[in-house]
Amino acid sequence: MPEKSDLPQGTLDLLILKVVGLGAVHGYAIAQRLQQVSRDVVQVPQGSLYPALHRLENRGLLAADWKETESGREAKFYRLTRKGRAQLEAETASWRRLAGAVGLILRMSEGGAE
Amino acid sequence: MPEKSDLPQGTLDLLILKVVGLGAVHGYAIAQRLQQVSRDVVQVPQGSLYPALHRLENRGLLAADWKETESGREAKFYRLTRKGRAQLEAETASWRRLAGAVGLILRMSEGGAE
DNA sequence: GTTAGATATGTAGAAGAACGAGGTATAGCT
DNA sequence: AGCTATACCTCGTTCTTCTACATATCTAAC
Repeated sequence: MPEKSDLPQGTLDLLILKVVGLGAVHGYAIAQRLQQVSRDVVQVPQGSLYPALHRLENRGLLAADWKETESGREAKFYRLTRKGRAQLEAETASWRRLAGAVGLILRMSEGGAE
Repeated sequence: MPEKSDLPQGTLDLLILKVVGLGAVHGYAIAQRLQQVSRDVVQVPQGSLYPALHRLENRGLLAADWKETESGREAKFYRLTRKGRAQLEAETASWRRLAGAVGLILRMSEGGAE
């Protein structure tokens, strides 16, 4: 049973942008996809998901249209705006830079500073 | 000029625990060390640093004594408690799990779901 | 001698994110 | 009729982080 890992602040936005960047999807599917791909490491509660989507939409990074799902239900499909795609690239680079730095620090040993 | 990367929530605690785990240090030196090792990617403002240290001390993860610096000034030297060392290990594992998952997601491509 | 910068610590207030708990509604299965 | 999965949403709490401010000492330049 994998323990749930709370996402650090800001990371959720990046992951959402990434998934939406692969093709229009609705919110519920985004959460499912993140959970699948991460093998249950990333689990997005709805109380985090929907506020994040509205946030990104308000910032002009996502746009949405109501469409029908394959199963016949109405759902709000999100897609990246041009601004959103730029933001995705910036945040991806930023994440890699940061993750690299944290990795460096975690690999530090007593003699590592000099 | 490397752009400042705000640390995601929770990460600062991990990095502080890591540095303190290498040997007793005072707060100001922790920030310097993080900046050096990360090549300026991680920059810790004092308004984040000291509250974090007090938080960790209150949670029983760090303990502190006033001592003299090499340069002759009084400073508060922190060290890991047993609880703090356990926490460091747990958070390190948690970070690796999370960073791995985010990496997986960021490497996703259109066909990556099946 | 005094001004500036680095060292070293701290607080206050605001902004923002994440989460749990709650609510609505439809579709399909038994 | 009841249960589960799908699909959307909001409210209030909690926690972290950051900007700005405030203090004090030591060293070096001028």
